[in-house]
Amino acid sequence: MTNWQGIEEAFRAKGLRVTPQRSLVFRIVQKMGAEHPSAEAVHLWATRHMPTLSLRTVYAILDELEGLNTIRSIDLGTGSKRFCVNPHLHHHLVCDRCGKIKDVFVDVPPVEVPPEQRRGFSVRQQEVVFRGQCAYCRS
Amino acid sequence: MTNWQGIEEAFRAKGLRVTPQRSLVFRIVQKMGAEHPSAEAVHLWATRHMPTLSLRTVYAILDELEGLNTIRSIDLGTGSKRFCVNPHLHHHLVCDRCGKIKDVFVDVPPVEVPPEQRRGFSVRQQEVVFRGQCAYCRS
DNA sequence: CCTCTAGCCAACAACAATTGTTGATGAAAT
DNA sequence: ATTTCATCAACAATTGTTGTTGGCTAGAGG
Repeated sequence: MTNWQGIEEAFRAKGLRVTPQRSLVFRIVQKMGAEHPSAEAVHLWATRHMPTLSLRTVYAILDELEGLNTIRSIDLGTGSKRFCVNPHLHHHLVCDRCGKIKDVFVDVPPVEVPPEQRRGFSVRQQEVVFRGQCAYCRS
Repeated sequence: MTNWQGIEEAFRAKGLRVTPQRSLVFRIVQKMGAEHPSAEAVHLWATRHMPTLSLRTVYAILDELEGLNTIRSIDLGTGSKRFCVNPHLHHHLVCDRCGKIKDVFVDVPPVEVPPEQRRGFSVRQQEVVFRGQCAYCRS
């Protein structure tokens, strides 16, 4: 569900109206997807086109989009929620210095957690966080 | 450095005095290690023995212990810093519902991130977060 | 023993990210 | 046309954490 027509229907299916704000936030998030914007970052860009758009509304719309499984929010310890345009499972590169995040699409062989370590946990998914430094921070 | 004698010396080596507060916080963290307490959780227990111990001081001592490489703080998206008694690399099970965390010591085969996805990042380490539900939350 | 200093305390304030609230305005759907 | 939903501005509140200040206390070094 990465195109606007699909989203329009998804909104309506949930009883949500299709508004300029929703349209704008959706498109901005799609465009910024690769850098995993925070809500603030989305708002910053969005207000260039719609200066009256409130941060509060951006938060609300991002929540809605998450509810529609259009985006996914993650917390990788950078201090704020970050948004992924790809709701499917993938992995992340995190820069220890500047907090930059990049998606990584690699096959990670499923790791079996032995029962004596699982202690009753049921594992649903497994994410890998690769930590290191980005090109910029290394120079 | 998991015993008190070692820590005493480490404190002194950094010019930090050995105080009852430091001793208490250290011992509590060691004891609670398996459940990866937050600062608040440590404080809650610590005040049972030393009711005047301030949360502010707990934060300070935890920072110091992290500086001594005795503990490690991690952020796994549960809303607060959590502390590991094991400063070495390991992995984590996180309960999606209650935020419970368990250490996992398994060998994870190193995953190669192909250069076109690395984009200049240098990968230092790779941690796996296993997400799911704990035994308690499933029942 | 005395002094100096670090550590701790309480009591604040500030912070950042996020969520809740309210009442008014405007636009969509029926 | 009417009802309902969305949004807005302007706030307040929350949570986890850190900074500040001034005063008290205890330990280390002489």
